[in-house]
Amino acid sequence: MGVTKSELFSDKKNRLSLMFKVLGHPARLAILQYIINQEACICNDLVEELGLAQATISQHLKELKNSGLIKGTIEGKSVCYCIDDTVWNEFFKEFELFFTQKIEARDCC
Amino acid sequence: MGVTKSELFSDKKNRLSLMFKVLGHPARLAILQYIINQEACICNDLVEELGLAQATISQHLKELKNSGLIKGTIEGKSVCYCIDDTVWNEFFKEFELFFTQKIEARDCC
DNA sequence: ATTACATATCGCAATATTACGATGAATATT
DNA sequence: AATATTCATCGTAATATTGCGATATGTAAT
Repeated sequence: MGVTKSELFSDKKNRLSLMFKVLGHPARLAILQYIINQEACICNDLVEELGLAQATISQHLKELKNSGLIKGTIEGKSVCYCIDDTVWNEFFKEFELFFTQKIEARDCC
Repeated sequence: MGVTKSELFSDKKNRLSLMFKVLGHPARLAILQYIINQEACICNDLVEELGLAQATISQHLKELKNSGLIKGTIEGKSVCYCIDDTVWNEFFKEFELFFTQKIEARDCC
C-alpha cells in the first residue's frame, strides 16, 4: 500500500517519527548543514553546492520549512533561510528523551 | 524517479540520513519502545500490540535489525529481540553531534 | 511422523517519495 | 516597459515504501 497506518500509533510516536523522517534524506541534511555554516542561504547557492535541480532543492526546503526546523524571509529577489533555534532545540530534546530512556532489554540476547 | 542521488552527498551524510530514516516510521518507534519496555519480545506479541499484520512487523523488524539498533537470537520457536546498546549509543552520539554543532545562521531572519 | 506454533520471505497492490523540466510569480535591473 | 533573476509550484516519470495474504522454514509438542 505505501500508506502508513498512523491511526494505530500514538500522536507522540507519529510526531516523533515525522521529526526523524524529515532528517532521513542526505539532501536535507546537506541543506541544513549549508545553512548552519553560512550566515544564511539562498536557494540558488544550494543548487550549485548540491548539484540537484532547483525544483528539487525547493521541494526539500519546503519540507524542512514544514517541519519548522528552518524559516525563510524574502530578501529582495531571493529568500533568506535560517535555522529556527527554538524548533531545533525541541527536536534535539525529543531525540534526547527518546535515547536516554531507561532500557530494560539492553543486550539481553 | 524516487531514487535518492546518494552519490552527490558525503558518506557521512548518507549514513546519518539512514540513521534518521529508520526511526522515521511510527511502527518502528513503537517496536523499539515495546522492546525497551519489555525484557525482550517476540514478533507475535507485537502483532497483537500494534495491530499490524505479522508480515509487516517482520519487515519492520528486519529494517531495525539492518540498522543495527536491535539484534535477535532464536529462542526455541520464537525470537528474542533486544536493543544493541553499543549501536543505540552510537546513534545518539551522532545525533548529538549534529544537533549541538555551532550554528552561524541562528534566527537571522 | 504429524501437528501446531513462531517467524521469515515472496509477490503483489496502493501510496509516497524523489527528481526534474516547464512554467508562474515576484522583485530587481536596465 | 522590457528583461533578467530568484524561487515556488505544477505535472510527470521512476523508484521506494508500506502493508498484507500466502507460503516457506524451523522448532516444539503430541
